[in-house]
Amino acid sequence: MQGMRQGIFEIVKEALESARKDGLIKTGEIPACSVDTSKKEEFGDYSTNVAMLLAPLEKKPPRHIAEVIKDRIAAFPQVEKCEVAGPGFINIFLKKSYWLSVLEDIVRQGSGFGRSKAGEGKKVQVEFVSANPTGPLHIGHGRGAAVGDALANILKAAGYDVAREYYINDVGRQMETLGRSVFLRHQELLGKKITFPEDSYKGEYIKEVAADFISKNGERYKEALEADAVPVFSLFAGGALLERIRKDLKDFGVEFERWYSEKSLVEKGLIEATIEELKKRGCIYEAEGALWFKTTGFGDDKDRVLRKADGSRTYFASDIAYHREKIERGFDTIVDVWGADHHGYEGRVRALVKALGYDDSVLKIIFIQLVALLRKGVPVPMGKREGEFVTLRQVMDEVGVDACRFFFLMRRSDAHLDFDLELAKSQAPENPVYYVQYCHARIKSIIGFAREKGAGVPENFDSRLLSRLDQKDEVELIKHLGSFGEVVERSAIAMEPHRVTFYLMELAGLFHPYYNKNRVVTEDPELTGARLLLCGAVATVAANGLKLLGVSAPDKM
RNA sequence: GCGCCUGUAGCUCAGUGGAUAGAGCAUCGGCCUCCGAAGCCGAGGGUCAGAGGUUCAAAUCCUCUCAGGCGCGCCA
Repeated sequence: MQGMRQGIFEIVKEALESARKDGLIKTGEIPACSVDTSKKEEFGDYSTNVAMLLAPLEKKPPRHIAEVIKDRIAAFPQVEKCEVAGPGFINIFLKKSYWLSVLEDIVRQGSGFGRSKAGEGKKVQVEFVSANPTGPLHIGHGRGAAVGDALANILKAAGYDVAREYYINDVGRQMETLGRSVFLRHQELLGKKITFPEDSYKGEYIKEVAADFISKNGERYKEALEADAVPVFSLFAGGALLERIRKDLKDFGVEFERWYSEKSLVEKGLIEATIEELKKRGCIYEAEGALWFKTTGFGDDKDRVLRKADGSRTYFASDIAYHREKIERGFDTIVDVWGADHHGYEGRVRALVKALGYDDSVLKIIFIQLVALLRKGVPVPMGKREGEFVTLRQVMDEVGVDACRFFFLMRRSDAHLDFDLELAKSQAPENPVYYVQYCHARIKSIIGFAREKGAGVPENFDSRLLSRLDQKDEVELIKHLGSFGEVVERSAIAMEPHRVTFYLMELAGLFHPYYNKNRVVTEDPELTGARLLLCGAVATVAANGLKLLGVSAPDKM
């Protein structure tokens, strides 16, 4: 079934059309009106503001127009009644049978419920994490991973053709620094006295990689010249750390379609090719010994250097080649998930897209605000330079993947996130992860209990059975279940995964009170069947939603 | 100084231009002989940072001010 709200929108549209045919409305174009689920019961199931928007065009009072449309809406078979209220809202009340068909839909579609074709198969690439292989992933990368992965899931569910990609910065000075750091540590481990330069990586993991190197290569490089050794150690360390990153992400539940190496860009000559193209377009000039990209011609604050006076390329030079390559691979939209500290970078990348002659709306950048890690409300110190950062591995080992991902998805991406370790791993009521999972487990348990009593979830949907679900809270639950697909769609379009998280917390927030008030398994087989059907649908939607977030839906906890 | 983000209940945060602004936590008071108490019920708590403006209608859009965060390299 198409989204319910969409269905209502069609009804409103047809009602307007018919009013127009009868000469009661002159405006041909229907204004961009809203059709919303009503906030209050007395306002019906759905409300539209179309009459208020039409009023100035028709030069008639909104309530007058509403009256004209009202009866035409009420004439539709799904509609119970229709009222005009307040300044000119049209409140639509639907027949109960309409909601029951939603329930049937959920049971029939099962794990497919919530999927749609809204994205029309458009190709979207989501590039996220893309941390340099110079150290383990930290907590901030974790948030980016959770958001990027959930976003990809949601886009896919909404009918987009999605590819996840990780861009590996595997060349450049930082890789040299990494190589040198490991080389020096390895010499130290072999008994040489070493002084470490200021800019070297000092984390414990450097020693681990150095030890690993020794176990594989012995002492061959103990006396090697730094210039000879660094490339060898860079390659080794980069590979080892990338493996570690892959493993961390896999254990975190994230898998990429493609890992794109910056080195491969260099080897394929794509950087030079991109510069050539920009040259042809007149966007490149030389000054003070450096090669510049005139990004200011496309809205950037200042022009950017691509090749420094010393002949080496900037990071941005790789980036223009990579983004050009991504667009040319034929994606309708490319999404970059970046740490919020990179927002200064947006202007120059947009400039590139425009300079290449594309509409920069193909590029969507999602900024991930950094995570403040707390323990019982006290900040945990972070900072990669000091080598005392908290890794994603530590956090997911301590609090578990489910809680970790859920917490990362509880906030808008660009909002600050306080991540309290003690709260995340506590099984206390104040931990919201369990609220949703518990809802699922509880239902599974109820269904198990019912089965022991000889009652199963009914297979057929005869209307008599379903008509037993006539309480307010039951209709309310069904209504909420029915909006799941819409939430997924909107979450996809807005690229805001947290909407799904909130939806699930709301769903659990409707189910728990319902469960507490109503007994599911009773002596009345028909009522039992109907309620089991409802509960089953709640469990299905909860599971489908959690799946989008990459959080498990356990049968038992 | 310039740019981006943020400012909503004691705290952490939701809130596609719509009707009386919501939730969780915290606080206080209740609920397990009965399908999972990781749950439920109830109570209190608000100048939506402030000032203008647009609109029939603004937490939401525009301008300015204030406060916090981040960014402004031939670093990555």
